[in-house]
Amino acid sequence: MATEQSNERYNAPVREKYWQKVWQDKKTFCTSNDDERPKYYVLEMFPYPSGRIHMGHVRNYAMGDVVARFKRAKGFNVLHPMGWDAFGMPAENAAMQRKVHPGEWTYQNIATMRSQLKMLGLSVDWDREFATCDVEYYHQQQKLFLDFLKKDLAYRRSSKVNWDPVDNTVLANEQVIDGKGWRSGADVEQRKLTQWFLRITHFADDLHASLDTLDRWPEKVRVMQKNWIGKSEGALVRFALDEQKCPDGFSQIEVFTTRPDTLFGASFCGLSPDHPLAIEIAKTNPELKNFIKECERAGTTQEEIDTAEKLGFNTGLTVTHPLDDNWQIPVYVANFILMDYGTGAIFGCPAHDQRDLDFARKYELGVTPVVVPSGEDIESFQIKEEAYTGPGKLANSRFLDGMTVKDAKKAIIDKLDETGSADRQTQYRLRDWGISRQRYWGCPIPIIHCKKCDAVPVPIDELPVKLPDDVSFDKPGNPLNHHPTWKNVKCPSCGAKARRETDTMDTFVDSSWYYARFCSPKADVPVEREAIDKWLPVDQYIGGVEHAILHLLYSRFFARAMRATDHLSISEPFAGLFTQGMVNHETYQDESGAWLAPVYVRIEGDGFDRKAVHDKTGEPVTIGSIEKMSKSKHNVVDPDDIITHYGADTARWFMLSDSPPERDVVWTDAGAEGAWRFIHRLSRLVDDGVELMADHDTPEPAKIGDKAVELRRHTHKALQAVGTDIEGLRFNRAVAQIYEFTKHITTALKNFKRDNQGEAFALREAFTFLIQMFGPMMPHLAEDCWARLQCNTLLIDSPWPTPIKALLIDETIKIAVQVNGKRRDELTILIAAANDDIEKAALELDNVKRSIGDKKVRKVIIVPKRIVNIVI
RNA sequence: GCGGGCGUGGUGGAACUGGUAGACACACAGGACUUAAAAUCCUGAGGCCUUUGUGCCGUGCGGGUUCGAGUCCCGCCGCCCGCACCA
Repeated sequence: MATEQSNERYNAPVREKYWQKVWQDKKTFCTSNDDERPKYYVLEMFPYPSGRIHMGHVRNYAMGDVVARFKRAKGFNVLHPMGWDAFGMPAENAAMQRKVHPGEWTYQNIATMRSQLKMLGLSVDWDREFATCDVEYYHQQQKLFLDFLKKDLAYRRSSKVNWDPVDNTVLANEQVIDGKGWRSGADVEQRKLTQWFLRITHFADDLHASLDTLDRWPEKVRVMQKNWIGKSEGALVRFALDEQKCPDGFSQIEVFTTRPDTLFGASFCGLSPDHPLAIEIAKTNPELKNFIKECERAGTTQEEIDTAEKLGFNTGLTVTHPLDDNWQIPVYVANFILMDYGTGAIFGCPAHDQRDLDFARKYELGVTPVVVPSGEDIESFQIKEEAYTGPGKLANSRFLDGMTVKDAKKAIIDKLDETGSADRQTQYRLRDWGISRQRYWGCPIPIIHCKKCDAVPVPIDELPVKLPDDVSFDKPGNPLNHHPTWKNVKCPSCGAKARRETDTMDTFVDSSWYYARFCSPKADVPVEREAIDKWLPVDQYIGGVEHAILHLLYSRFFARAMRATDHLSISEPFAGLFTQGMVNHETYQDESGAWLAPVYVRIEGDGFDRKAVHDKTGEPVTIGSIEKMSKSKHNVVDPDDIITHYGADTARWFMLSDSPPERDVVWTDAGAEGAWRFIHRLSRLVDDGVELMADHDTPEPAKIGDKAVELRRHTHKALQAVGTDIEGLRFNRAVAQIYEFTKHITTALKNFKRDNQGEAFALREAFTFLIQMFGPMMPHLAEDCWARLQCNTLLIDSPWPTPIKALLIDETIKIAVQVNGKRRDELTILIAAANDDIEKAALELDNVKRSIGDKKVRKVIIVPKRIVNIVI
């Protein structure tokens, strides 16, 4: 780490500040909405202002910045904004722990992180910056909410929530650990609360189907979203209840099934313990009441669900088979049926569903196979421990017998349809999005509750509903709830005493449309139509894969909902998505087992002798596994330390080198040192080059010698390769290309002469292109080197050069010559050589002759420009 | 259990539609410069072999297709990620 740089010419931290000021003074990165050039919108997921930036941010924003700077050089009008995902719980926790107002805490963090990000030298248009906790932002969000409400895309209903009785708050699922609140440790209760929902299920089918159009998204993310939406096509089948025996108001059970073809294999019907009929029966049946209670008590942890036994309770009721009046089917309440999915009721066909089979075996219900796989026959086919879920021909199923599963599905639904006992239906796993949070630091839901008028929207001209500043976090629960003057208002509709909605919105709402707001960040409407039509969709979105489902799905929903409310005209907000890997680091523990930060650790030796000791005390330190940088394991490297010591370009370059961007990268001191050394090598190389290269604007000489032409070939090939690699976000390969090209220049520099016009010209070209190639990755160094070329422009204003095609193609090529598939020699030959000539030349090679010996050549395979294979 | 991905030197990783495996970097070793060190520059390097060669082996393992397989197919093994009683 402590490398002397006093005798180095390039002082990165100083030069970086200098160039950042140059760009800032020229307002270089301010993007105009009235620019005629083709647009390119590059966006990285905006950060949560937690306090300080971490290496994950550096990696994320470095990648985005490479794309932004590259596209700018390619002549695009680039939009590259930055903002803050600024609402959320940590601010309230800070308020409770440190008695600091959430707003103050948040804006201070933003100030710190903004200055840290600025040190990275990102080509960001800071004029468009906003935080989601800015009143101006959530004001517009409240308008969107009211628009959604009008279109029935927002609504209110009662739903179960995880309630922490100590903190008086609702907990997200991930905040419930082993059934206890993550903060209070109290047993979490399931409570019914009236909550606001966004009707994401309205777009379920489109959200599902449109995934196929997102060809610039990672397959992985699309698959995850598909699973999350969970589309399944089937039928809603109605089973008539024996009305004599069942409670008033119930006459049938509706079940959803994806296997209506197995209806003749049904041996029971099952109800969820939460099913209204089950609850109704339980009122007069204490045994069932007990059973339902037991189901509720059953754990929710993974292990418990995995090992839970299928349990049921026979209600004594029966239903009639929809296609046979004489067929009575028993009705059970069963613990494995979810009220949340389908209708909360099923029919059980044990032969072809594992869960039903487990259940049937336990309660000794009939198991009739109705689908027989090919190769088996009806007489002998038996279901033992495993249900058969594969394809086959129907059997034991009356008019369906002999049909395939697919045909049978259609036939039976048609039949059921005739008698009115079934409908085709598509079910989704996706639930509507509950956005109510019983917290202070979020966007207030602009609603006033009146006893007479119910939930009344706050009139548009009374928006925004601002968060009150004078709140206290001394009492548990939501401060908005015990703020009398804020909470108690008059009903906008009848003027009677009323109270504000004290819930605020899930912070995922804030991040579901920020990409749109950046197009017109100051507008007094959520989005300006003209701006948004120009900029959206985002051409390249970059962020962590941890947002693969929720954030991206919610954003896709918002685009659709905003289209439905006439705010915009597209439905897919992100045309290209890239999910980058994490930044990892070794972990260290001292003798007491406490985690140690890397700054306190000194590494000695290498390989098997590699040891770590405490930098101060010299005590031995255990080197642990490589893990994601996290506060809990203390294995974090602070970008600030790196930037102040090595400069931003080192951090950026290292984050882009080596590891493919979608994979995890390990931060090592050695790697950072390597990047730093390369920066200085480049700097020296440019200084040496300036001595030999032609002056700025020297025209191409008429004759250029072989050596110079060779360098030019390398130059143009590298340019081409780096361009395509950046375009394809293969930054690690672009980096490797630059290293390789640097070697070529180094060699040329040793052999070239200033008074050779061709060589001087080729050198100038090589350096010019080299600087442009690494410019997007190390913009400060590049700008500095560019200035040394004395061409009186800024690199940032220089267009990406176009490679000359003729220089991309070699005249001769080296190809391998194999004998029986084993490489024996190689052949340098004109690229345009005829196959006959290649064969002749190959057969004349000494090594080839020797390998052939006196054997007969049976066949010669020639793939032009690739290989010769001689078969003997 | 289901779905997706991956497995290449000491390490991170290259290798386009099957066509010279190991680019590039890190670490390492040797050399140059230096009184010395650091820095820098140059060179070397997949493994095996008391046959150092015009040799053999080699991309998790075992088969297959092919003139030719890291790449395609079949079967295993291992690792990572996501989902999970979804009817």
